Amino acid sequence: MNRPTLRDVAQAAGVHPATVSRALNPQTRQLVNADTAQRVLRTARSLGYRPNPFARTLKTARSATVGLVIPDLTNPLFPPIVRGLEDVLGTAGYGVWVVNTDNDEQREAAAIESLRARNVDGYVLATARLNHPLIDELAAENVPVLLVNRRTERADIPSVTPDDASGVALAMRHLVELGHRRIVHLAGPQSLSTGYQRLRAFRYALHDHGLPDAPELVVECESFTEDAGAKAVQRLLDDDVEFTAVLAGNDLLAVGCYDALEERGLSCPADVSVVGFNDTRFMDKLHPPLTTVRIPHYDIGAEAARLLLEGLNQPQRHARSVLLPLSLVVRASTAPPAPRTRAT
Amino acid sequence: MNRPTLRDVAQAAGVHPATVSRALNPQTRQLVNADTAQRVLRTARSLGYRPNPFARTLKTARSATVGLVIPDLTNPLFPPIVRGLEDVLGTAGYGVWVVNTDNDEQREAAAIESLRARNVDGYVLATARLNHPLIDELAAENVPVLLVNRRTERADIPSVTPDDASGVALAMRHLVELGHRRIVHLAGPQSLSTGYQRLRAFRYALHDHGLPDAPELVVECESFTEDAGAKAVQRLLDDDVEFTAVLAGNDLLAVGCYDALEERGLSCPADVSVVGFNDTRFMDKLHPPLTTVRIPHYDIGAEAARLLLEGLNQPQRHARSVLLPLSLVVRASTAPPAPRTRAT
DNA sequence: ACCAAGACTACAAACGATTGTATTCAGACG
DNA sequence: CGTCTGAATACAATCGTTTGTAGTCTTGGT
Repeated sequence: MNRPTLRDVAQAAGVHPATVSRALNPQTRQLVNADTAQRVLRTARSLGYRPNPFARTLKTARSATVGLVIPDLTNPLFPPIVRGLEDVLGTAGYGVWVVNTDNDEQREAAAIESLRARNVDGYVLATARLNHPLIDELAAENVPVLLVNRRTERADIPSVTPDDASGVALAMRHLVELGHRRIVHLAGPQSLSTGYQRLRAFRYALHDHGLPDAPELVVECESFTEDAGAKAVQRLLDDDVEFTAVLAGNDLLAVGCYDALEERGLSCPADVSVVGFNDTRFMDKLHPPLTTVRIPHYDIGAEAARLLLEGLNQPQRHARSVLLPLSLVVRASTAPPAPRTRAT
Repeated sequence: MNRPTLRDVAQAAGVHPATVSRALNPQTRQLVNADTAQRVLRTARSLGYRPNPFARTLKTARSATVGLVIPDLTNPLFPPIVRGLEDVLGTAGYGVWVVNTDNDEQREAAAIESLRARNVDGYVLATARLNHPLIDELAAENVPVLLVNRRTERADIPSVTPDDASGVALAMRHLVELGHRRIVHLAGPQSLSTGYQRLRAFRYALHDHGLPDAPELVVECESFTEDAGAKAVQRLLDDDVEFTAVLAGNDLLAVGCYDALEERGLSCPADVSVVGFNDTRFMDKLHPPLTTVRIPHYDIGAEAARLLLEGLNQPQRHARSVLLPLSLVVRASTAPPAPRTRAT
């Protein structure tokens, strides 16, 4: 009546459970007579046999399960990453536990602890903190660890990250070609790896184009939110900083920038060009549609899965990291600067 | 060296493993001497003991795990639902397996099969199909099943759904009070429960307000997408149907409507008022900001978790369903109709 | 001083798979 | 005809818990 077990199949097929186990496992099938194997396969199917993953894991000590740690699933960045990861890990027979940390140290510790309790075979860390003791702690457990969206100093930990630097370069080239010379960067929090990387890339780009690295052209926002973006631009305007273009650390900051501009009666792109980062959904429906750097989130997840699988299958393999190329989506928020700098 | 087991703790504490097991389980702790329990607790902690969930599940046949079936995590509807569910199930000690079906029958079957293989203790079904043999199949397995976002004829299956009917009523009342009499409904696919429910509610509202139920005022879109919404409105305009307001089946259709309106040189809300459904993120950044019906997605997930827990803890309990109230978020896409119907 | 009752704790059998080793058996060979 | 070999299968231990039952030891009542 209950779910059939290996012994049930064995009994029905008239063989020993061990034989059924080997017949059912493609790896060991050649150890059993071909006819017997066929018979076992058939009776297993006819009984509707499904192996009990818990018994198997108990015996083999591998759970066919990996843990994914993200700040917040509700952040539109992550769902595509999660899907990419699940899609490729799923076809490899792995399940994924997703835990949210809300960027809270306590919750993060609890989340990781829950993954440990569940005996995951590997970890994917997509939280934003730049450095973290947990990374070392996990790596010491001799379980594959993979970083997403950020890197660490430790070169032995593989990671998959968007190539923020070249994304910023793309955006800057676009603005410079349009004729902009005074470009503001709305930098994200410098404690977050994306915030940090993009600001650095911004400075490099300035240098590459022979533009001055004026300190007033960089505002560090305390968070990646619309509010922070709006406040930053308001401050810029209040301080009479001259600029004709804004490179926002991400789309949310760009949206905040839109708000501040509108509030001050400035028009985009006539007065100020704006470019975002991420190509979040609906950015093409903004007014004007936002020019932004697109990040292949799904591919990031998928690539992370592939790298993790490598680590799972051949633990001794040399750690490998990948950098994913980005592209610039030019829409209507960028245009040549007005002939004269706007009146202050 | 390896992760400590119950026997290790037992040995270290000088007691039998069974005693450790009972001491560690709050349910059975009173069976063991208080001092012994304390000692066991301490040595367990000092050894860093973590119970092996697989061994436990193998023995108890309960996996402390539930399966959540959704169409696509990438649809902004679902992340908050998932988080709501995970947050409350998580504190109750349950893990959640999330599987995506992409509204594909095959993938759905495979997804459910994978959940079965993992011995989940309960299912939450949030897929859109109106009726489904799987529902009966699962219910027959004597495992709690909970429906989210849709209901079925079977009254014995609990569900948590947004109160679409009253949401539609809210929106309609708003439009009617503004003075609109010819209101179009961009209906979603009638094979989806949300599409179906909202259209029905639309008709009721028409009746309640004494408005004629003119067939040309309802367009069924073949999917909940911007394209479909745009096409529907184009057709309406091509057919010279007169209307001053649009109630879209969801926000995406409303966005499509915006596109079509703009393309034809009509302005919202001056020429046509638009109201959406869901209050998807960034709907407040549209131009104009969209008036829409807000659905408490996170609460839906949380409530679903609570109901499922009830089913898990007391299987004989009578099935209970809940309907969550919605609210109307009035923004700038709705206004009184122009004095005269727009020229055709 | 003996016995019953209780309070603890130990024993041992599961749960359902995997896997190293032992067994069986048929055929080959000297 | 006995021995050996190798293929195929059976046996049995094991993974780490949980839990019914049996055992031990106090304690108190008579």
